[in-house]
Amino acid sequence: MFGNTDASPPLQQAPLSESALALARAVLMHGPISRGDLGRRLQLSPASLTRLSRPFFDRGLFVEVSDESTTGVGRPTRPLDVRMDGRRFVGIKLTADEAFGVLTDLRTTELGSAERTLAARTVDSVVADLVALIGELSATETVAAVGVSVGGNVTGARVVTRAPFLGWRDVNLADALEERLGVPVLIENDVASLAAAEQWFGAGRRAASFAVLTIGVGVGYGLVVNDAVISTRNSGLGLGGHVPLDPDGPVCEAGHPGCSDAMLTESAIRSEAGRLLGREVGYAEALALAGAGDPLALGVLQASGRALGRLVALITNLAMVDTIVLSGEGMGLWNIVSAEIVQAARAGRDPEATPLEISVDDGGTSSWARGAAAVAIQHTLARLTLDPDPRETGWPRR
Amino acid sequence: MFGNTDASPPLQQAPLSESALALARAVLMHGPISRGDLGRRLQLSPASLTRLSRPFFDRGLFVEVSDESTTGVGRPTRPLDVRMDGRRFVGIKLTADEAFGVLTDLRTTELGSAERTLAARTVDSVVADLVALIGELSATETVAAVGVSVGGNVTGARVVTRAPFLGWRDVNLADALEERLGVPVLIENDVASLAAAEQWFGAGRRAASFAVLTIGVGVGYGLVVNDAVISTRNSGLGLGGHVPLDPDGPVCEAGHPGCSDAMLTESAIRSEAGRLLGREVGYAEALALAGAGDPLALGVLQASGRALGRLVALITNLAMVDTIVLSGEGMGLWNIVSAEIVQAARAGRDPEATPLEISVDDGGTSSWARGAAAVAIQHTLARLTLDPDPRETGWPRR
DNA sequence: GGACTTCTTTCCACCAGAAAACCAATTCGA
DNA sequence: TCGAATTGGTTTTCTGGTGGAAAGAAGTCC
Repeated sequence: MFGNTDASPPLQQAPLSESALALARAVLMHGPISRGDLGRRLQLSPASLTRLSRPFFDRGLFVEVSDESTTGVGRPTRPLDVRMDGRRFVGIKLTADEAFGVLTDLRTTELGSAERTLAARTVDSVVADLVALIGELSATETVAAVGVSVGGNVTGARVVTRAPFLGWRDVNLADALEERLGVPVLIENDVASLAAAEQWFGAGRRAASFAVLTIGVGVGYGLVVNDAVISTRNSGLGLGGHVPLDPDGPVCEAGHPGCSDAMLTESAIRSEAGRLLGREVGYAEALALAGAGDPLALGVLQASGRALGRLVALITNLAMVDTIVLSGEGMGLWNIVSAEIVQAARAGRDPEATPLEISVDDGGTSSWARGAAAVAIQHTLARLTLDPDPRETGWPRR
Repeated sequence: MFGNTDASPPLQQAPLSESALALARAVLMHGPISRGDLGRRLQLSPASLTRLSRPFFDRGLFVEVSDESTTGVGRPTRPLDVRMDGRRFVGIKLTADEAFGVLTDLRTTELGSAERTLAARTVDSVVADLVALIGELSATETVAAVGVSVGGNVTGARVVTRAPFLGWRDVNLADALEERLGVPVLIENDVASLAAAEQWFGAGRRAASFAVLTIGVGVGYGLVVNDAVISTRNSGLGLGGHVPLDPDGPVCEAGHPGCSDAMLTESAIRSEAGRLLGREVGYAEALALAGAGDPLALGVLQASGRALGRLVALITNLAMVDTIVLSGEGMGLWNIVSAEIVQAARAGRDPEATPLEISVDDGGTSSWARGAAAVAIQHTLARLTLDPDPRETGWPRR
């Protein structure tokens, strides 16, 4: 009749209404929260809130917590919260050499972790490694969903269309893993995953728009605008890389002098510090030397910090955000040269601009894996059904 | 009771429902369009479409046009369109020295234009000039609303909080003009206005996310993401300015070597061409010389074009858009060095990225003023009421 | 203990949207 | 030339989500 001329499947499950989904999301994101606050936040009447939240209570997904803090007059609030027991997720960060996984609850709290060196980079081998890793993490728990984040291009949360680190093209990793695991699997770009995690459970909770910048092996960049993670077909291409930052800086392998890759990545800092010190230096060692006051190492990191600050200014100007989350394994930099970073970032912004909010997530590899778990959680929530049948678990049926 | 604890005004008029507004917007943006297409675009059933569009027909706001083009089998479509007669808008671009205004219809088609040199920059004097300009433009027509765009910071579409070109701070220009004109007046930042116009009536109609970059007296930057014009408190600060683009370029007045202001603005090109040619050169003259093959002038413009291309690449990477609209009085550059611009933009993007779509709006000052008109149109539409009273005009009452 | 305040639920009317049946206007084919 | 097929649009009827009013609940304050 209308728009259904192309044979559409017969609508498997009654999904959550839009408001019900927003309610679940708000309770999950904003911890114990009273119905009044929820109403203001979601623009819903108290009547609607009662109606919408009842099915969640019936299914045991929400609990009321007693609120000790409010001391004012009037009836005390009974804040809502999600029940954190029983539902577990696995998030995995897949890199060129290893897979790092965490077991989390509904809010990406890390309950356990494990890692595994990849035996090879073929799809079959990686799938086997991932299955083993997930088995190890979920030995004692039942896992509701698994998220895997990769540096590269992903479409439909299922297919790795391009992953240069692994040399993959158009690999349907989700199908391969689901077949072996019997649990929903979501694949997502690593920075997009991290952005999703920051948006729901991290620094992004307070800001509708923010950017995520990671440094480590490469420079990663993600963007959230108006509460939506921006996910384009270019997301996996390393858009934060090769941004010119320092005309006098070293040259990256692509020939750009002083670009973000040449100034910020671990290998760039290692090679620059090694060049000045006249010997091979590890990244952690370079940081330690600088922290101990070695002038050469410190100079390298300070130049790096200034470049990072300039990049932060560029991003906040051009993406029109005033909050930025810095993360990644290379963010140990922050502890040593935060002053240079902040100063360069300020210098690159208009003095009349709103104050810049820099949030540093020093979780390193763990943050990446938690990002993957966040993707799994978000997907699970979106697929949630609330049939009145009391025998059901309230979680998606497969 | 709910969210209304802060005394809110008693809700003056029943506004359009969200779907009705979306319908009006879609018909306005996408010209004559059949109900079927509208249903697909707005995700509405044909039944809803019939119900929603009836009041618009009753009020004479929509017309059905006979469609000659469709030749297929079945009943021919009767596309909907807005009636273009009778409703007129004025858009004004206010600069440091003059006000340029256009009279437009509902789709910002330019029906007339006028300009006026500002007698002085005091608020009273500028208001008087604007009133005279609007009077000149609307001599034979009744104007539904007036939009004014200024380079600077504007809040609430009414108050100019900061306009360095005019030396203004916290000037309620909307109130001042409405008092004199008796017609709704909207004030908006110039780039935001231009972005709004491109979104509804220009290159942005096809893209949900795009950037707007203008060069002229300064470098202007605006962003539309997911169909929303991004408007932060920093929008009026010239976020596209002072972006480092060429380490060997000339130095701007703020001391940045080769920044966007030093490479792209009219004064920058004039001074650089003047320096090389050894005499004063106007902007148009510099362009003409380059167009005629003068190697020195051409060199200046080519450097400028390469810088512009680099800026385009930076913007599309960091704002995650693949469409960009180039506009402003200085875009005559495009006709001479488009090759350099495109090449530099391509070089700054990942070779695997989606193809970049550059749209050049060479309307110059006229585009600015039409942007202001677009703001007035959008506001008028948002305030539209459709009371069943047949005596009403269907346009907002004041 | 009662007045007051605030949070939450119950009840009810309302409205937007959809399904299905129906009407309308054209092309195609015999 | 006239019906069948096809596509576009409308009317009717139904349903589910929504918010307002008022009642109920659970505290504090005097």
